[in-house]
Amino acid sequence: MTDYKQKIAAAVSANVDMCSADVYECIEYPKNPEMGDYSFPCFRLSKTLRKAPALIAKDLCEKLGKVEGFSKIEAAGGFLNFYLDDALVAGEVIKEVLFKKSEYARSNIGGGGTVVLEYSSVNIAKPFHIGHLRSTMIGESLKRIHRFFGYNTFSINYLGDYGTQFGKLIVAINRWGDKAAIEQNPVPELLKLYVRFHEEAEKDDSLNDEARQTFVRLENKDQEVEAQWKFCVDASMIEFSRIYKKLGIDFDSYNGERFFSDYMQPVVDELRTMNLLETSEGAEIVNLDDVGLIPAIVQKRDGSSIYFTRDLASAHYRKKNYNFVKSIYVVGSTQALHFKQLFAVLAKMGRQWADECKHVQFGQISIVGGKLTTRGGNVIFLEDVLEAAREEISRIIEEKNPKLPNRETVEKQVGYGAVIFQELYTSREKDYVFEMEKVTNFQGETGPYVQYTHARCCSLLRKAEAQGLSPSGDFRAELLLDDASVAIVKLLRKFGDAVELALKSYEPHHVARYAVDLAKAFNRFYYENPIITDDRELSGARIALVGAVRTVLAEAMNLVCIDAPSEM
RNA sequence: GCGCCCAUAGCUCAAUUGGAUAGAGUAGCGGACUUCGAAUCCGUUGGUUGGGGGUUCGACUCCCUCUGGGCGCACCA
Repeated sequence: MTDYKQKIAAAVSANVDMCSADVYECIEYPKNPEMGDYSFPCFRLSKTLRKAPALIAKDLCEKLGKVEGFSKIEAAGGFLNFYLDDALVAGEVIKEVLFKKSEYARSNIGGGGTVVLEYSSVNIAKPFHIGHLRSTMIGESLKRIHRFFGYNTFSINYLGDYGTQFGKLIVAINRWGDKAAIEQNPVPELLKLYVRFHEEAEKDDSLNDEARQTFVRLENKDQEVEAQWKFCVDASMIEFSRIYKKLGIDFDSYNGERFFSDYMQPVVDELRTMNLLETSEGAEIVNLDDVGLIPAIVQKRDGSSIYFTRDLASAHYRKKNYNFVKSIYVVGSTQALHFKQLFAVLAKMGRQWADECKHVQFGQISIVGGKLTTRGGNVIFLEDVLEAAREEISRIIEEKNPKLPNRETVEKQVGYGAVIFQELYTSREKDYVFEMEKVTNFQGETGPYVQYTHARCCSLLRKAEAQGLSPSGDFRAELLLDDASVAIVKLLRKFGDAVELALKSYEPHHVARYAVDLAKAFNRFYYENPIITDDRELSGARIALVGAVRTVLAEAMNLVCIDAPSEM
């Protein structure tokens, strides 16, 4: 596809004292379409040229005259606005989408470099609740977005499968557990036992000692305890796998903390050799005063390990085994200090790749009753949310399209998609309060809206096909000059930019919003224009446009992890 | 006490990372189905971007300060 920015940069730089690359960087998209498709702000030039920006724009406009590919160039205040030749662009863009299909707008800026993404990271023996959805979906979407740009990806579910709480859990199983009940309903039963442990430990502190000893046995790979640990992991994973399947996600690795506990020692040894370790209040720490952080604990007073050390080990393991160009941690903002410390220690160890590590943080999720507390029982299970949305979709399908083929599949695609989409529709960092009504309301800016639009495109394409008409690059673009068509074409051109913005800011919501914008533009076009008409040429042009919209919508939906059913 | 994050229309959120008249959805009101899917579309009401200073051609965006909320401050993860 023609790079029109390049054309502008070349033309402008020939007339002012700026190199083409600098001009290229300055070019922006006016938000109001009446101001053209590209804009070059002249304010910066006013210092060197000692002229008013508006005057510079005016002079430049005259000097440029006509530039190929643009129908009009206009000076407006200090801006020089460029208007694309709509018919030319429509022909070019639609042909490109139809030809490249799901490859459209992709590029290879990643060059095959590996990006490691850690996300979801659920805790064994604890429920998968609504609070885990953000990490899970942001991580998965970022994975797909990186692939879009030619990165290789490696996704890790860094399971919370280690630590003193497993000592507590195993003690509770031994004392009060009912094996059959646990096998029947693993996570809720284990959670009950965990809660009970804390209640009983209030009265009897010796339970805590017993738990600590049990964890030490686990660290020492005591076979009996290890078997119980494994039982908890396996039972929990059955439940988690079911949920990941509903979300359409799988991971390249489920190596959790337990796995990396075997890799800690060499790192600790190296810290010691490098004289980076200090003893403070009985613990082994890395002092981080020089970077304005509190010390990082590497070894506890009692000599046992801590999660910081395991994270340190896992970072090394990942660099060594996957040789990443980027390592992304999708973890809540409550861990911000932890990751600052982690990256700071890596830097102190002379790891240049420390700045290839990135903490992608997000705000806290709470529910109406306040904070999410698994132990306190103030929790909403993710699966309940997914199913509630699916049931609501089922009700709507019953009402609108009861004869829908593959109905059960579609209910899942749309219901689960609604939950996923609303999570990825807003920026990461704000806290938010989860409400069930939000995910069972499907009007307006929602996943089902985008899916509905896609299904509508598919329906049109089926109807056209029945008349021997299918999207083809052989159409007359000058028939697509009505406002709605032009607006769609402009959006189709910007797809790559939207995804790239998401990549650079680690914000999938840019893609989700793009999908809604495109759907909105299409629905307006649909309302204003009969697509399949007696006029064969006109129909051909419009069907080409519909085909292009369908393709890009489907790809955008894929990037934000929702399915694109062809009927709903 | 120190540090990080957040504050935009009644509500939920955007704003091309410093650009032009701050935009959507939702709620309210008024319209559009004998025609390709009304889970749709069109119109309309709604703003001192928490307050105050500063930086500059230009600030929701950057700096300072105050207010209000969230989180974190070594042996839990």
